Amino acid sequence: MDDRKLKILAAVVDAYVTTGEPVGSKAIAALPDINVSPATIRNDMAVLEQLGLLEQPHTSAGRVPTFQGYKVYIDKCMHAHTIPEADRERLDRVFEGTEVFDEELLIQSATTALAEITHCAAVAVNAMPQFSVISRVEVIPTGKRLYVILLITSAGNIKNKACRLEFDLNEEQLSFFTAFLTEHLHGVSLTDLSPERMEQLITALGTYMVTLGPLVQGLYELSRDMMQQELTVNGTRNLLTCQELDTMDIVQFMEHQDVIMPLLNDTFSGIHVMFSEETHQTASGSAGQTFVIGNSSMIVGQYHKDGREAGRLGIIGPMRLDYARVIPYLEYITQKLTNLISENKEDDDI
Amino acid sequence: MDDRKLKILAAVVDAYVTTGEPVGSKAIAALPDINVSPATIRNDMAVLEQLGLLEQPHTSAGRVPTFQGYKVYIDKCMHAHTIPEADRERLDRVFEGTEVFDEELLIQSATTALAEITHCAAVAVNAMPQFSVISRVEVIPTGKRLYVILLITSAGNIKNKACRLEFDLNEEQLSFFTAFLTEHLHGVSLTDLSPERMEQLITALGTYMVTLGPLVQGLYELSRDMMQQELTVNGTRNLLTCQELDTMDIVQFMEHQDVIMPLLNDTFSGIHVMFSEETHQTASGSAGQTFVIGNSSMIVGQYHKDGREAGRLGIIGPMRLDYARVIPYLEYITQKLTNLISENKEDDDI
DNA sequence: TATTAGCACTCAAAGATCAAGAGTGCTAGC
DNA sequence: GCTAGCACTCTTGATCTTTGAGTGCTAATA
Repeated sequence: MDDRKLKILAAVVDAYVTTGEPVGSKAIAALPDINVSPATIRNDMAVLEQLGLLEQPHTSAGRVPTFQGYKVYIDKCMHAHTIPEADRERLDRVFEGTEVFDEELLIQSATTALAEITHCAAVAVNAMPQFSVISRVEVIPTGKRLYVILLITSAGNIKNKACRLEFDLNEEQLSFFTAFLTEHLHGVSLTDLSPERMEQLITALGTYMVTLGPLVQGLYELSRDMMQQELTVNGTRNLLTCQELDTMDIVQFMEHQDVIMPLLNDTFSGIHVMFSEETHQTASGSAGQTFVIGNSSMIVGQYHKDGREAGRLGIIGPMRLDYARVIPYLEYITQKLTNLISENKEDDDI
Repeated sequence: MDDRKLKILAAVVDAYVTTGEPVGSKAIAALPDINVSPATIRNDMAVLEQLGLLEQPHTSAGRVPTFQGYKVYIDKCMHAHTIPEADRERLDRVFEGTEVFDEELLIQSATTALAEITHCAAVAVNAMPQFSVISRVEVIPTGKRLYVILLITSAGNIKNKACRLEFDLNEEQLSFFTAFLTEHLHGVSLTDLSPERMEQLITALGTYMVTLGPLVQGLYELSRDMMQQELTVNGTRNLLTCQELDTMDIVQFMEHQDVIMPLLNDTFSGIHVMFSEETHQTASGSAGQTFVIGNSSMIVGQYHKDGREAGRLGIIGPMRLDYARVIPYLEYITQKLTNLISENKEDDDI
């Protein structure tokens, strides 16, 4: 791959990204650091088209990058912009006034800011909470045969669930059960709470089996619930202003945001760009997976807590996206998140 | 208002609702139970237009109902359809397998079904929980200086909130505080938890004031949180298939669903239809309020628990909506919800 | 007096035609 | 290996015409 051809590819992408129009040889020849004639550029562009990096909407139009074109551009010839001072200051203020232990709020702030500043949708998932262990279980009576199970993990996650029993429990039964749960579940990892384990637990209840069974079942459901990764999405409406995205697709996505989970959870590290046009091999299986919004792309990065991946942050936008502008924002904010939550941890350990 | 004119109005609405095209005099004259000539119908339609019930998109087009036209139609000359057997059976199965005490899930099921069957968006709010009183408050330590406040109301609502303190509490302080809260707050209505009352509470803490103040503050925020009505919205994407609704409006609504709260909370009882074109006087003030989605309408009904309004269910669709078909569904499902949750209560009282 | 047939008029929607302009591929020359 | 020139293609937008549905009005009719 010629050096000049890469330069031309970069020029096409840059021009197309800003104008939205197919870009012709003349426009590129006019650029200051291109010193060849339109005809030469036309020849090179024909080659780039052969390689599948560019394409023509129709015979007498300029060229448009394909998703492979964008890939090569991002890998080989993109010049990342530096973040303007004003934006940097703004991003520095995003987490002000937010309690560092409130991860949900941090993520909300981060995605909102990212969405506003990039004019795209911003998404986030926390990492699979596979290292969480149960730190506390409470059963609290709240009404006729109605009980609340409260589950707290070492990571500070809290969830509750109401549960109706066949009979009311007396004081003794309740304290027995609470002690029983603490004994058997304290320090146990959420991932270890298999249905089999719950069965064992129920049989271990002995005579209380029938009475308390539903509570154990409820507890199991609660633990499943806690293992769900939390998906945060913000600014989807920004996508509507892109004409190249289909409104129906966007709304479909709004109603079923979960579909991007497998893509977000794909195995990779560092900044990663994926396109709706390409078929992804998910880590979990060989089955291909395609994102619902046609002509879109997603840029994903990780944030860490004390060196361990704590979650991922992503930007969803049109394929025709100013990657050179947008990627630095994502890098900056993931780094900031990492610093924030990791620093906090150290602070705690003192 | 002539009897025949009402008949013609009904015919225009019915035809327009199904075809989506402005309806002309000839089409109406062709209907079996209309026995006058097109010319006569034209004269009547001119009168209906004068009354503001019909309008012409342009001079040489048929007539289209105005929102006043729909209002009169619904009040005076609509023939409500009967629900087809298949749909009735389907609605009867909607709540199967759902715990009756899980109101959130019931509402989810109801709105989802309603949205699917009407091809509109379905919304729900619970009634203001102004009669809820605090039945239980717990403070649970979950980590370094980190505490969870758990609040449970008589209505069975449960919420928790994490709270970070300056210092750690010892056993004694914790049990003191729990006892203190139970003493001062058990049986207290959420609406009575004014900031002033919280102030009193904090001063009553005496020497603990500084240490425990943040927890009281957290509790207050939690109570505010609980008084929020829960809004449920489902099937908004159905609205996108209506060309007469603006996509931007719909997405705006998706991102800020709260805007319909005041409309849903408007004072009325029974089935009520409102149009985005009319300006509503909200109960709370004289200020007018207009719904964001242009050319839309909302049909709202109530469901009850033991004779007291427990919440509202609504359908949002285009103004051009088959009211005769859709309203019976809303009536049926609110009735069903009422029976379900009220019956459950009786069952409890046995 | 209420209804109806007839007729001229209006207007949106859908095609048809045309010119302009941008961009290409190809060829021949530098 | 690069470039100027040229014929060719194809979209875009404007203009014009036709078509047809529907109306309002007037005069005739029951």
